[in-house]
Formats: sequence, C-alpha cells, structure tokens
Amino acid sequence: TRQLRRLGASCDWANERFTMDEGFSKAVVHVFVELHRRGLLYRDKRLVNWDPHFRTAISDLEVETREVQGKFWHLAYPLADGSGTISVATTRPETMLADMAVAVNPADERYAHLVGTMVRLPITGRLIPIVADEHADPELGSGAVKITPGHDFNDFEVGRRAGIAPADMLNMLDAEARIVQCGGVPDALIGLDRFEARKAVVALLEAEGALEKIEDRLIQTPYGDRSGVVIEPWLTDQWYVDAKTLAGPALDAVRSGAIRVVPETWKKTYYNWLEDIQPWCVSRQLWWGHQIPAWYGPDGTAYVAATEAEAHAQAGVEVALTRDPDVLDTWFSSALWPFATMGWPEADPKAMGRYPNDVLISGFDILFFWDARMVMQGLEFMGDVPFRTLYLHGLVRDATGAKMSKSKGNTVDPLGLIDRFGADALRFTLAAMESQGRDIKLDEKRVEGYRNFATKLWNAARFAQSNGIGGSTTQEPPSATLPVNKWIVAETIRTVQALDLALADLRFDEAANTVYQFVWSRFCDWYLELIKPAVSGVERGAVDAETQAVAGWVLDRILVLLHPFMPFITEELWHALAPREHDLIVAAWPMADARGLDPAAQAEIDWLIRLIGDVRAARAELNVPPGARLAAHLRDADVETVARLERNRAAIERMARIAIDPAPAPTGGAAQVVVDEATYVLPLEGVIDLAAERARLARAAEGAEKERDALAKRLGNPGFVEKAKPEAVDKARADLAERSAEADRFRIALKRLG
RNA sequence: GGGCGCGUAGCUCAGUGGUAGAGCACUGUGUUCACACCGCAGGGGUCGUAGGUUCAAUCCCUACCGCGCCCACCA
Repeated sequence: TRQLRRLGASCDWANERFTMDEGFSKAVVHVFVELHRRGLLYRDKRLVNWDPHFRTAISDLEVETREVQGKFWHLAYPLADGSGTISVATTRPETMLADMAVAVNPADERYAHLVGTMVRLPITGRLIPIVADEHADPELGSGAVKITPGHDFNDFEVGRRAGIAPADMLNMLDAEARIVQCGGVPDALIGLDRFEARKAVVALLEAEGALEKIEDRLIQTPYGDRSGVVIEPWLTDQWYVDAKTLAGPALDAVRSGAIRVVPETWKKTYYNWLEDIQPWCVSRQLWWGHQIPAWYGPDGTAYVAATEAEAHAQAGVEVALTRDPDVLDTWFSSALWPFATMGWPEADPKAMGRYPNDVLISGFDILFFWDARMVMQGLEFMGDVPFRTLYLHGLVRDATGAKMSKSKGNTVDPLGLIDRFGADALRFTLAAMESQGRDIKLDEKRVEGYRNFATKLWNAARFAQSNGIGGSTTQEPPSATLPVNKWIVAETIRTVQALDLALADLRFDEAANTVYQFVWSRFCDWYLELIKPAVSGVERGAVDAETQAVAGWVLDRILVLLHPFMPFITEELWHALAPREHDLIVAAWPMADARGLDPAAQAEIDWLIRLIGDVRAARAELNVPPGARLAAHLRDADVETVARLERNRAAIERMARIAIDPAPAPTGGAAQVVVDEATYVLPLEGVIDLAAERARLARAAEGAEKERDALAKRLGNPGFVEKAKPEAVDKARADLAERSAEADRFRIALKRLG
C-alpha cells in the first residue's frame, strides 16, 4: 500500500480492508457454512497435491509443471504361477512398493489370458491382480501399466474402478514424503526420503533381476509454486468446493455478455478452464489463515458451523468436539472481496449501490486464482456478477523479459523509479505502454522521457503564469475571434473526443499518446509560440485579453485531462495558476462539444503551420543562417492567401523569419517555397548554393511526381475504378489533381531558377 | 498433446484492405526573454518466410520458421 500511495492511487484509504479483519472473517465463515449447507462444499478422502516441504495440501493452480531430465525404468514383474513375467515401466520406481495391480487394456489380446491372474510384486512379495482397464494404452510401452492408487491420479481412478476404496489404498509416504510401512515394505527402507528410497528400490530390483532396462527421458514433473519442491499426490482427507457447479453460472455470465472481458481473447482461456474445472481443495495444513469452521466428534464426524456452540447444537452438548486445525486457501477469502469488504452479510452491498462493481482491472496471471473465483462466489452469494467489465492487463517484466516475482527477487521497485523520475512519470509510462494483450518490458528511458514531459508542462505553466494566463475553469470555451484561438479551441475539443473514445475502449496507451501529442506538439510547439507576441503586448502594443482567456482555458483543460495520468504535477499547477474552489481531482471532466467550431479558422492555422514549416525546412537545408531575416516575394498567391498573410504577418515574421514583400522578386539566385497555390521567392543572391537549391526543388518535384504517377496508374486500372469503393476512387482523383499541381509548381520553380 | 500471443525504423512499441507511425537513440543546427529534462531541420523500415484471396495486402486466409505464455494424467 505504500507503493500505491506514492503512485497516487486514489483509493478510499479510509475504507481499507484486510481479509483477516473481524468483519471480513465473519463473511468467510458464513460462506463456508453456507456452501456446506448447500452441498457445494464437502470433506473427501482422495489424492491431493501435497507439498512435502510446507507439509500442506495445495490446489491444482499452485502446481507448476516443469520439464526435467529423468529416467524411465522398465520392470519385469513375475507372474504368480511362475510362467513368466509381465513388463511395466515407470518414472517413479519407488512407488512400486505401493502397487496394487497391473492394468492391461481389455481389448489387448496379448494379455487377455492373464486378466484375473496374479503377479508377485518384487521386494514386498505381495500378490496383486492383473486387471483390465481402458487406462492402459496398448500402443505405449509393453501395454501393461503398474497401478499405484495411493500415489498417482490416474491410478487412483483405475483403483476405484477395480473396486478398491480410498481407505484401503496403500499409502507409503508420510507428510514429509518419507517411506512408511505399508504392504510389506522391508524395514531397511522405512524412514528413507522419497529420493533416497528411489535409489534403494532400484538397487533391490536390480538384485532381484526385476530391472529390465533404464532409459533417459524428459519428464513432466509437478513442483510447488512456492516451495519449489516436487509435489506428491497424497491420500488425505481435505475439504473441497464443488467448483464444477459454481462454474456454470460463471461461464454463462461471460457467454451472455453480463461480464465483458477485455481483451476478448481471454474469454477462450476463461472458458477452457471453467469447462474443465476440478474440485477445489480449500483446506491447508498451515497455521496462518482463516481457521476452518468445522468440529469433529470422537468418532470423526464433522460438524460444520459458524461457532462451536452451533456445532454442539448439531452434535449434542455432551459430545466432545475438536476444531479442525486447518485453515483455508487464501484465495477462498479473496474470492469474496467484492462484497465481503462492504459489511456483508450484515450489510447489503447491492442495496448500498456498491455491487456490482464497474470494472475489475487485473493482471492475467490471477485470472483463475482470483478473478474467476470472484465471479463464481459473487454469483452464488449476491446473485449478480461482481463486476461488469474485466480488464486484463499485461505484466511488467524485467529488462530481459522475465516475469517479476517476489521469490525470484527480480522485481523492479517502483519506489526507486519514483525517487528518480517522479510518480507522474512512472504512471504515464505504464499507461502509455499498456496496450492490450501485451506485457511491458519496463524501459527506464521511457520513464525519463515522460519525466521530461512533466517538466515541459511545468515550464509551459510558468510561461502562462508570467503572462497573465490561467484559471479559466468554465466548461464553455471563452469567445474567440482570432483564428489561432479558434484553432486551439477546436484542437482541444478534438483531443477530448479522442481521449473519451480511447478511455471508453480501455485503450490507455492511446489515451496517453493522445494527450501527450496534444500538449507537446500542438499546445507548446505551436500555440504558445504563435501567441507569444499577443500575450506579451508586443504585437498590438497591449496584451490581448482574448488570447489570455483562451490560453488559460486550454491550459485548464489540459490539467484536467492529464490529471488521471499525472495527478501530482497537475494538482500542483492547478492551485498555482489561480485560486480554486476545489481540488483538481474533483474537477469536472471537459465536455467534447464540437458545435460552433469554425473550420475556416482551423484551415488557416493549418496552412500557417505548413507555411512556417516549409520555409524553415528550406532554410535549414540551404544552410541559411538561422538569425537571418529574409524578404519573401509572392507569386501566384490568391486573394485568400494574401488576406491570411496579412492576418498572420507577425507570426510569420517571427517564426519563419521572413518578411512578405509585395514587390516583384528581383532577378538572381533565390530559394522558392511552394505552399498550396502560392510560391514564396526568397532572394538569396550570393548566400545560397544554387546547385543545392536546384537539388532540393528537384527532389520535391520528384517526390510529388512519384505519388502522382502511382495515383494515375491506380486510376488507369479499370478494376480499381469499377470495383473499389466510390470514396476511395474520389479520394484518389482528388489526390492526383493535388499532387499533379504540386509537381508542376516545383517544376516551374526549378525552371525559373535557370 | 491442446490453446493463446508475438515477430513493423538501431532499441521499446503503436497501427491500418488503398502511397508506413510514436518515443528513445542517431545526424545537422541554434546565446529568438517557458523550457538544453529545450527548439528547429533531417536520415533510417522489401512491415519473419512462402503461397493464396482481392482491382489493391504490412493489414484477410493457409503453411512454414523463430520467440514467449497458459493448460494437460501418456504410465
């Protein structure tokens, strides 16, 4: 929570909850008792994934399969009547001590005559039957397979089918996976660790001549995800939740769209898991956690109740009861989070309007552990989905792309990054890099870049402050008459629209990039540069109040839009720029009302930006000294352009460092800049390299011609004109005309140069 | 074995059936009074490979190659 606080997570910290809190614990007990009452939770003796290091049962999800180099031992079990042997193979030879059968496929004619006969198990000398079972695959190995019901999930099922009750299944291991007596295990083996026992058993088999051969092979081995030791299937009594029944409604909720999953591709994963779900083992032999609300009588009968008194009510007051010492899987309580946090079952979160939630934002790594189980429990106990949208984001990985984990110790400490670049920069980085369905390799350079962005914003605000700009909180933009102001208002509204769309789609990267591009490339690079003369009073001899008001309004909008990404700096600037009635965090989100915008003004500024840009590019390419002011003589300019030039004279002179000269261009060397219909001739006799200017113009002409020819070719294709969408054809025609005219103008300029 | 994802500029990544984008890095340049954590200009990609569909494919389909993840009882 320290990290979250420093990141500026706007949680309701006054309502912090911990699953072990008293109120939450009551909800956990209630759910356990209720599930039991509804027949959805029961005690069962069956094989469980057992962690011999922590000496506890774990759930299927806590087992990770690793491929390791192992061996495959082929054993020869003698037939009881002495007529020969039958071959079986195993990757875990020590388990033969607890073998209770050999299985062959009922359709396997090779062994049909042996079914029902006995085998004398090596080492222990026990007689075990040869049984017919579909599990045995005739294609694999010898076609016969040893059956150890107490130590293998498949064999457990085979054993049951063969009529062996779980209570009668041989169990050869203790909780720490050491050999115990069962079915005639030699004393020498008792107490050996399972891996020591393996060596010993192999040696004994070899001595008996029962070892046929040993092969190297890769084997899939289960490991505990926390302990890292090999998991043993172990026969114990545990509490299980009937996950299959709970999964039905959870599947329907996503199938019907009651829960929207983003990105959609995760739906399939969700379905696959829930459709094939196994009983969920929820008891743990640990001392830390919610203790299971079950009491046992002297005869082992379990009484599930919220309190010991209620258990006595079931068992009878005179019966001595002992509480189950086990605790619940931590995810059992976590699954109740969406409603147990709000006082349920005493309070009714639905009536409070706090259930369902809108969006759950979650890493995909806990989709099964937590998300799906919240859906199951939420539907079972609240009768509704816990959240309407499930957003699954990528995982932050280390520089090499490996998943960060506490146990591996390769975590990136967000606090260190915050210390160096600020929480705002880190938040913006994570948002900008969070594109759906992809992990994030955290790049420090990126964080640094967004730190720079924050600094840029800071400096822009400083500029505003020193020019009387700031503190215009109205939703409606101030009235604007100047094209530059109309333009930035339109750009702002466009940005709000784009941001709204991106956020509605949960595209945080798109949202971040949109606002970044607007603030830096539009507002700072163009708008602030364009209005400098106006707000400093240089232009008209007095500061322009309209521009101040518009700039202040835009800056305010920027702070609001940026706040979700960069809450700290924006809140600071919000208060620094003007006295405010409330904090930025509760400011109204900007409206995206595009009515009343002036397209002509927008077109004018777009033209202005093109003109300044083209002049700058020509100057840079021709190595004109940056400080030099040049005259620009007009050719072919229409009335509209002349008017625009007049309206934007100051900005053009300032930013392109040219002065429009009505006089015809003098003869001699000159650079020529073509923007739309007009050509701007910049006399540079003796200053520029004519060859360089010729090359520049020729390159521009060739570029336009190349595009012109490509368009002409496409339009010359009958297939295109007939089959393409009319809009595409129209656009191609318009582009062709434009490129063609442009190419001509460059050629004319080139010719003029001589 | 089943499922999913990725392979686009040097790096990290967006993206679209109709002439390829961002940030960083790189090159040139700059003492214009918000900012060098900056400005201006610029170079750089046969969009993994091979087929197919289409007037048109980086984008759709198929196969293949490489990388990653999840699930799974082949003894």
